[in-house]
Amino acid sequence: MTDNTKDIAEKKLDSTAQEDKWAPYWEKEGIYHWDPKIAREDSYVIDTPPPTVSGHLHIGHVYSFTQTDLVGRFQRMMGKNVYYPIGFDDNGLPTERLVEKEKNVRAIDMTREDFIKICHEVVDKSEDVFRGLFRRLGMSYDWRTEYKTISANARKTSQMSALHLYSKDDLYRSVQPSLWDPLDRTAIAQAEVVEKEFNGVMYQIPFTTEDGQEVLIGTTRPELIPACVALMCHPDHPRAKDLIGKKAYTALFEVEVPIIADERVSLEKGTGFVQCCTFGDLTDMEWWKEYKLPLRVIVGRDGLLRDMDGMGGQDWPSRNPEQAQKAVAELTGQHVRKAKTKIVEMLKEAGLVRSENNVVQMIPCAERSGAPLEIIVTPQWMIRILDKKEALLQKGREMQWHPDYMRLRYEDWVNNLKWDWGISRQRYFGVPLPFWYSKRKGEEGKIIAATIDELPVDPLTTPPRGYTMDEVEPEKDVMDTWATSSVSPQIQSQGIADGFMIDAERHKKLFPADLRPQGHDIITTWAFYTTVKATLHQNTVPFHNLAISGWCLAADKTKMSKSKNNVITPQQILENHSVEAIRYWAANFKLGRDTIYSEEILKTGRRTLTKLWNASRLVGMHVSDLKPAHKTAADAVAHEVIHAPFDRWIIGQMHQTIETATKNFLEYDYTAALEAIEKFFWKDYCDNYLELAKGRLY
RNA sequence: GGGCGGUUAGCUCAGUGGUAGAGCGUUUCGUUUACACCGAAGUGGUCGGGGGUUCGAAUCCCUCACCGCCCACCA
Repeated sequence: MTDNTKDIAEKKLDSTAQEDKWAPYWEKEGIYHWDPKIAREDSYVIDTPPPTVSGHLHIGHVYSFTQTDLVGRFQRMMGKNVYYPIGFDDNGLPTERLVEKEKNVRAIDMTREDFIKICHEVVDKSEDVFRGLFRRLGMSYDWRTEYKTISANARKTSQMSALHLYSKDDLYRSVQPSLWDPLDRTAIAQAEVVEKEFNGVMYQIPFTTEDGQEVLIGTTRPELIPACVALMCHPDHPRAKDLIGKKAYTALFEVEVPIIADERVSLEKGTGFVQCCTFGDLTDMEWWKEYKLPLRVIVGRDGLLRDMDGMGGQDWPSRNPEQAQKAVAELTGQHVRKAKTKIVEMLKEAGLVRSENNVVQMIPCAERSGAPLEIIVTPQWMIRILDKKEALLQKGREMQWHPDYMRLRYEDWVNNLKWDWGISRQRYFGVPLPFWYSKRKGEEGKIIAATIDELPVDPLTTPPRGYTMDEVEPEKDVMDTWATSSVSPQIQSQGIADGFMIDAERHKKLFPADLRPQGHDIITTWAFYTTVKATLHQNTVPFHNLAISGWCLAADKTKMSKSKNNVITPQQILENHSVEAIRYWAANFKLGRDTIYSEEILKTGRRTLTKLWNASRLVGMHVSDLKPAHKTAADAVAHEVIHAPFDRWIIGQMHQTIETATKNFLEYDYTAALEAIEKFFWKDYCDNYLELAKGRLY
C-alpha cells in the first residue's frame, strides 16, 4: 500500500497527524524556497511584517498572517517564484520594556553591556515560541530568509541607510525642541504620541503691564510660568491696540516679557491672552521660532524642574528678584506635577489666582509609557521629511492599497506632519547611530560618519578609521526601531541605493517588493516610514501593493486586552481547532475588516475540511487502481474518455471557478475566491456530480 | 473638532443602479456502505432613520443617529 491509499483507508481526518507527516517533506523538498536564479518578472516578493518581540503573538497575528499566506500560496500556484521571508523586530523600546518586565530589571540600573546581554536572552526565547507557532500555523515562509532587526545584517543595512541619508543631508543632528518621554527618558517621534484624557484645572492668573494694567491669562500649566517668554494676544482683541509692543511682567516671578499679537490665540476660549512658554505645546514652539524668543527651558529630562538660576538676573530680568528667587528655590527639583500644586499654593497666597475651573483636557502622552510628554531641547538625529510632503503623497498614490480607502489614512498623516522624523533614542538595545564627535584639536565636535566597509559598527567600542577611542566622543544614542524596520525591503534585498549596496544583484531581484501586508494600526508608522526611506534612498515606492488587514476583536467588538480579560490566545484556539479550520476562519474576512472571533466559522471550517477529506476518500475508493491515460481533464475530453454531459458540465464549472477565483485572488480578494471555490466544491461537485456519479458506480 | 469604515435574516457576513444572498440557527421530510453526519424543501429581512436624484436605490447624493478606528496644539 502506498501512503496515499493508507490515508484513504483512514476513516476519520486527523489534521494534526497529517501536518506532522507532511511538514518534513515540504521542508526537505524546499517547497517554499525562493530561487535567486529566476528572473524578477517571474517572482513575487512579499515584505512580511516582522512581529515585534514585545510579548506574545496574539490571535490578530494568526488572522492577518494567514491572510498573507493565502496570497503567497496563490502566487506560488500561479507559477511565481515567491519570496516570502520571516523576521523578528526584536529591539527598541517595546522590546526593552518586555525585558524589563520579564526580568524585573531596569535598564538605567545596570551597564549597557549587561542589559543588552539580558535583552538577547529574552528575545531569543520569545522568538523560539514565535517560530513554533508560525510552523504550526502552516505559514509557507522560506525559513532560510529568517532575519532579526538586531542581526548584523540588519544593523549594517540600517546604518547604511543612516549614512546614505546623512551624505545627502536628509539626516541631520540638531539641538532643538523635541517630544520627550520623561518616564522612559528618551525622545520619541510624532507617531508614538497618543492623546489621553485628563481632568485638569484652568486657572486665570494676572500678569501686569509696564504701565500697571492687569492682563488675565488662562492656563492649565501654571508651573510653566517661570518658562514664560512672551504674553500672546489676538490682534483683534479689544485691548490689543493698547497693549501690543508693551512689556508685561509674569505673575509671581515678575519677569519681563514682550506682549505679542498672533492670530493663533483664540478670542473665544480662555481669556483671550495666553502665555508662551518654552515649551508647553507646539504652538509655543512655533511662536518661539517665529518671533525669535529666548529659550527658558525649565523641565529636565527626568521631568523635574531645574535650571532657573538665571531668574531675576540679566537674562531673565525681574522686577522683583527676591520674590522670584524664593519661588525658584521652592520649585527647583520638583516633578512638574508637584510643582504645579506648589506654584498654585504660592499664587493663591499672593492673591494671584483669579478663578479656577475644572476642565477635561486631552494631553499628548507617550504611547509606550503613558507618561505626559514634555517638549524639551536636546540634541537629536532627525530625518528631513517636512519638506517632502508632496513627494510622499505622490508615492502613496503610486501604490495600490487594498482596500483603497486605507490610502486616506496615509495621506491624512502626511498632510498633518508637524515634525521631522526623530530617530535617535536615548536608550540601549537598538541599532547604534554610526557617528562620533571628534575631540582632536582644531576639529572639536566635528561629526565623523562611519564608512560603509566599517559596518555594522558600535561607536561605543570601535573608533572611526584613523582615530583612537581617546580622540573621539562616541554617539551613545541608538536608532528607534522604526528607523530599522522601515528598511525591511532593503534588509531583504541587501541594498539601500546606488553606492550603498551589499548585494546589487539580489537587490535588483527583490526591490521594490510586490506586496506589503500589514495592519491598519501601523499605516502611520511602518507603511509611512518605509515609504519615506524608499523615497529618500531610491526615489521609488518600496512595494507596489499594500494589503491592509484588520483586527480580531473580542465578542463585545472591542480590542482584546488583558485588563478586560477577553483575550483568546493562538494556543487556545489551536488546542480546540485544526490549523485548516483556523485558516478557513481567517480566509472568511476581507482585507481591512476587523472581525469578531467566531467559533461558528471555525466549525464551518472543520466541516469543510471533513467534506474535502471524505470526497477524496470516495474518489480514492474507486479510482485508486486506475492508471490515467490522460494527464488532464481537457485531454480526456479531447480523447472522448469523458463524454457524459454531466462530466463535461462539472469540468466546465471547474474551469469557471478557477477563472473566478484567480481573478479574485489577483485583486487580493481571497474571500471571494474562497466563496467561489466552496460553492463549486460543495454544491456542484459533491451534491450534484458525486451523487450522480454514484449511479454509475454502484 | 476633522477624516475613514460599519449599520443587510436570530447570529457571522457577502452583495455598489435592474425581481433581496450565503453559512450557521430554526422547521419538515429523506438518507444512513464518502461524510460522529449528509441531502431536499421551507421559515426568516419595509437592507439604521429621514430626505433627494432616477423609469428603477441596499447600491448614487444630502442629512441625522449609533458603533468602531485614525488624526488633531487649542491655553
